[in-house]
Amino acid sequence: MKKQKIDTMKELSVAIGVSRPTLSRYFQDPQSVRRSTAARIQRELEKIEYVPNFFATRMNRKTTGLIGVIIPYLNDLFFTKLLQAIEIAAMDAGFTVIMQCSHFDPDIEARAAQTFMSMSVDGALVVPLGNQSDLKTYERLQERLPFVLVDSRPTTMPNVDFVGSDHWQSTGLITEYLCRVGPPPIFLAMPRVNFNAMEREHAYIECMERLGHEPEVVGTELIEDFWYFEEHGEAVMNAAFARGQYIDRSVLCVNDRVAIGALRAASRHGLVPGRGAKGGLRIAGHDDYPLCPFTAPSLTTVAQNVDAIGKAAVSRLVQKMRGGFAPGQPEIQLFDGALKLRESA
Amino acid sequence: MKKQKIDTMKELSVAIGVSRPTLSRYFQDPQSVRRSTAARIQRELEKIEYVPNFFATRMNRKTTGLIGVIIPYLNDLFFTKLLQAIEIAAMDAGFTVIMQCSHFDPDIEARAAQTFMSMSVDGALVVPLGNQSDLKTYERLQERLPFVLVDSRPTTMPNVDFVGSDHWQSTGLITEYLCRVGPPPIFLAMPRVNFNAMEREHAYIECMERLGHEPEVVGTELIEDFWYFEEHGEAVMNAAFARGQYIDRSVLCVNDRVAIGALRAASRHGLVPGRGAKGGLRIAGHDDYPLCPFTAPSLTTVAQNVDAIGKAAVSRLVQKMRGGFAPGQPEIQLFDGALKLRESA
DNA sequence: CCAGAAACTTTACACGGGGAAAATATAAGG
DNA sequence: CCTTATATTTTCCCCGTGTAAAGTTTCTGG
Repeated sequence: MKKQKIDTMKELSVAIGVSRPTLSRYFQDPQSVRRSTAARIQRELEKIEYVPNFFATRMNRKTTGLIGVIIPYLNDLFFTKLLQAIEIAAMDAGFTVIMQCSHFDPDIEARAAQTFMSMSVDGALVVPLGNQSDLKTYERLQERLPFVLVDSRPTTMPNVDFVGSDHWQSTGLITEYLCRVGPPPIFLAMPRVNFNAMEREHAYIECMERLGHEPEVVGTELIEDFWYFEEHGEAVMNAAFARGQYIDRSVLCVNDRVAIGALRAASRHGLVPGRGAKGGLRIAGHDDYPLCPFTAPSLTTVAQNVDAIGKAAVSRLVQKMRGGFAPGQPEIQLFDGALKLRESA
Repeated sequence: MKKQKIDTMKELSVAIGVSRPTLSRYFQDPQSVRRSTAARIQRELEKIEYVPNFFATRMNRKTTGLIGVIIPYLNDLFFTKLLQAIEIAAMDAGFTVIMQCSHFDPDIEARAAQTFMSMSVDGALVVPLGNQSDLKTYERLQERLPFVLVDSRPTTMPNVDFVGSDHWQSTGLITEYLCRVGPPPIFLAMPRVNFNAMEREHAYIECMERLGHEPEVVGTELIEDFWYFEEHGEAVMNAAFARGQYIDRSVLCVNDRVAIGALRAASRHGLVPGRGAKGGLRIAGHDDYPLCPFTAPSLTTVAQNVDAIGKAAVSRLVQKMRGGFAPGQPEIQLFDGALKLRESA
C-alpha cells in the first residue's frame, strides 16, 4: 500500500483532524501536546508521508539548530577525523552540521562565511586556512555569531575562543623523547604558511635550547604546491640523504604526512630508520595519522586528541550560544598530545 | 568607516531607493534590470552590508540550486577525492553542495535523504553504503528527485543512473599485467559487504579463468571492524606469510588500503615485494590512493578516474534536472582505470 | 455537577523573499 | 509632438511554517 503524500502542514492538519498550530507544536516537541493527541498524530503519520519544509521551519524559528563548519580541505585524514568528531558531537547535542570546504581559496572561505550568516546558523566552527586566509572573514563571523576557532590559530587573533592542541607540549614531548634515546633531532619543517607548523617549529627550537642542544630546521624553502606534504618531505630528505647528510640523525617532522615522505626518502637510500639502532637514523612525526601503524617501519609520532578537540569545540560553541553570546573572556582550550612509540624512532 | 547593516530586502529597497521586487530581480540576475539601475544598486551595495536570507530565497524559488550528496564516511582519501571532484563540478555548474555522511549507519543515511527532500534539493548524488544500506532510502529518493548513484552500485538496483569505474576493465587490466610479469596473482579480498569489492573479486576470477589460471581468493572471512582495511590486509597476509604461504606469489589486493596493510605484513616478514624480482613476492592494489607513491616499496595499482567520475555524475544529474526528470532509460557510465606501475609489482 | 485549569483550536500576523500582472517609464516610428 | 511597442518597475498575492492572543473544549478535583 502506497503512503499518501502530503506537502504542507495545512493539508496534513485536515487529513489528521487537528489544527495546524497543534501540529507545529507537536513537531517541535511531542511532549507539548496532550498524550492522546500526540498518539493520534503519530499514528496518522505512519500512514502519511510528510516532511516539514526545512526552509520554512528554519526561517521562523529563533534558533535554526545549525552549526556551520569551515574546513580548509578534506584530502587529509586529520581533518576528516576532526570533522567526524565535530559532527558526532554536534549530532549528540541536537545540532545539524553544515560543512563547507574552502579548498585553499580565501574567496570560497568568505562565501562560506556569508552563507552561514544568511542561514542564520546558531554558531560557527572554523579551521583556518593558514596565513593566506582572510582574517576579515573571521572577524565578521566573530562579530555576528558565536564563533570558535579550531585546530589552527592565527597569531593575529589571540582574543578569540580557540580549541586545539598544545603544540608546545606535544612537540616538546617528542623532542625530549628523541633527545633522550638518540642524537638531538633536526626539524623537518614546511614552508611557513601554516600556523600550527610554525608553532611546532618554534616549540622545537625552544625545547632544544632548553635542553642545551643546537636546533636545526630544514625544509622551509617556499615551493610551489607546498600542500603536497609527502612530496615535500620526500624531496627535502632525498636531497639531504643524497649529500650523505643527516643519515644518522633523528629527524622530527612537522607532521606525519611530511614524515611519510621522509620515510620514503630513507627507503630510497637504503636507510632503515629505527628506535632499535644505536646511532642510526630516526624519523618521527606529529598527529598520529591513521596510516602510521602501517608504514615500514611504523611511524613514531605524537597523537593529537582529535576527539576531545572536536567535542570541546562543539561544547564551547553550544555554551556560547546558550549564554546569549556575551563577549566575555575568550576561552583557550589546549589539549595535550600523547606519545605513540612505534618502530621508526 | 563601518558598513551599515541591513537585514531585509525591504529595508534595503528604501535605503537604495528602488522597489523591493526590483532588488529581487537584481539578485537573481543583474542583467534583468536596466544598466543604470544595476549600477546604482551595486554602488549602494558597497556601502551597505546585506545578504539575502538563504531560507527565504530557497523557499520560494522553483529551484533551490542545491545538490545533496551522501557519502558513507570521510576517513578514506578516495571518498574525499571523489567528493572534491563533485563539489568543484557542482560549483562550476552553479550549484551548492550539501554533503551528509552516513557514518555507516543506515538510519543516518535515511535521515539525510529526508533532509534532502525537505530541503527540496534539485537532485541527489549517493555513494551507497554497501550491502547493509537501506535500499528503500534510495528508492524513495529515486522516485522523488533526479538521482544518480556514484561509485558503488547495489546489484539490486540495476535500473538507476550510475557513474563509476568499470571494475571488470580495471581489475582485468592489473590481473593481466600481473600474469604477464610474474606468477598468476592471488586475490586479497575483503569481507563481502561492499559492492565494488565483490565486483572486483568476480572480475578477478573471471579474468584468471579466461587466462587459464586457477583463481585463489583469500581474506573474505567476516571479521569485526572490517572497515579498517589496512588492518584487515595486514592480518590476513601476516598469517599467510607466517605459514610461509604466498611469499613468492603475486598478491592483487581489492584496494590500496588493504594493499598497504599487505605491504606492512611483508615488511614484518622481511619480504620486499617488487617488480624487479624474478620470482618473488609482488603486491598490487586498486584505486591509486594518494599515498601509493610513498609506501616502501611504492605501490603498483590501478587508478580510478575520480575526477571524471565526479564530473560525469554532476553532469548527468544536471541533465536530469533540466530534462524535467523524465524516467527514460537509465544511463550507466563506467570509466576505465589506468595502470600505475610502481615498484611493488 | 461545577469551577478552574489545562489543552486545544481559531484567528491573525510575522518571516523574507518569489513571481505574475498591472502600471509606468522609455524608446521607436511616424 | 503624439502613438505604440517595449523595457522596467511596482503592486499585490503567494510560499510553508512559527508564534501570540483569544476563544472553546476537555480534564481535574472537589
